[in-house]
Amino acid sequence: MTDGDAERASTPPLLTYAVKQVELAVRAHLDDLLKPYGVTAMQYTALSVLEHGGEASAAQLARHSFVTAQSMADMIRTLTDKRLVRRDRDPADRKRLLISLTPGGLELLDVVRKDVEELDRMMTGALTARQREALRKSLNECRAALQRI
Amino acid sequence: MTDGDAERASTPPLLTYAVKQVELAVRAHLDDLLKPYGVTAMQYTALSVLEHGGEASAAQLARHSFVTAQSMADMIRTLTDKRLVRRDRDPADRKRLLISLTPGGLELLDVVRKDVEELDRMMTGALTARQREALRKSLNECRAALQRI
DNA sequence: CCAATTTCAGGTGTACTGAAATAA
DNA sequence: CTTATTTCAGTATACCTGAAATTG
Repeated sequence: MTDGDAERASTPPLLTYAVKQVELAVRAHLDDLLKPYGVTAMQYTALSVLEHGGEASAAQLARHSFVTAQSMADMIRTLTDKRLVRRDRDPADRKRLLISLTPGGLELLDVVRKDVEELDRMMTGALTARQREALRKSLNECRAALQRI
Repeated sequence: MTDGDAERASTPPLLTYAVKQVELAVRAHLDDLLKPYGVTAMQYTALSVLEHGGEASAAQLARHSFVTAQSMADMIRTLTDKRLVRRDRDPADRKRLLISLTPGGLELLDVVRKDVEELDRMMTGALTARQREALRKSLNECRAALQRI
């Protein structure tokens, strides 16, 4: 740890850059936190999406996460092997497989919830409640704007 | 695109989650934008870190990006093969290899700068200048807080 | 001898393209 | 016939652990 780390900040750093920097840090802490449970940050994110959005096809999840259907299928396969989600044929459209959380998936989310919330508090510790709300709102705006492109 | 995508928003989504969602969207757009130049969003991020922070050892870069030295070495290898960065022995500490941008790396950053700035503008189009500044400041606070843990 | 940096070996996870099968 | 969804095959990249070599 003999760093000098001279930030020379020439051009004003972009917000896309700032978002990436925070996400790098979040991912690392989240991976550490989740390691005992055998899931990665990305897998946890996929489970969280299912928790917030309810059951969905792999193709829907792929669009929601801005990845190809094949990439999402890989992840669903992993989560299915871990018995954290299950896939059921959609009776209304029999080519679709609806993904949903298993009791095991719900339980994992419940167990790690406290730790993830703690990480959230640590990350935003220097912000006021008002600033946190503004941050959440702005991030949601950014997300929506990128979805529209 | 026959989505319903019913957001049932049960628990208040965490800020770590919101950051991840924005980053997923940014990465996808950035990958599209960078594809013609043969670099991924992660590789572009590494180049941006070098642009902002100047030359550094792989170990320093690894700490800065919250990954292991081995992971960073992989990325540096890729960027070196593409002639976007080069490694020079540190005369003051001959076990260290200082990484720096090559003219090619600088040129790539120059060429894509306009497109990345355009993506930034699209992302934050719904925000006022004041909100953009608050967002940048809050994200930097979050980043610093996570670095301290 | 100890600490920091780099490198080597081996493994898993993430994501892509292209192509094919199935169903609406 | 066209489109959406899923699956199969192959590939590149990103990230990890563990161990060894070099230098300070």
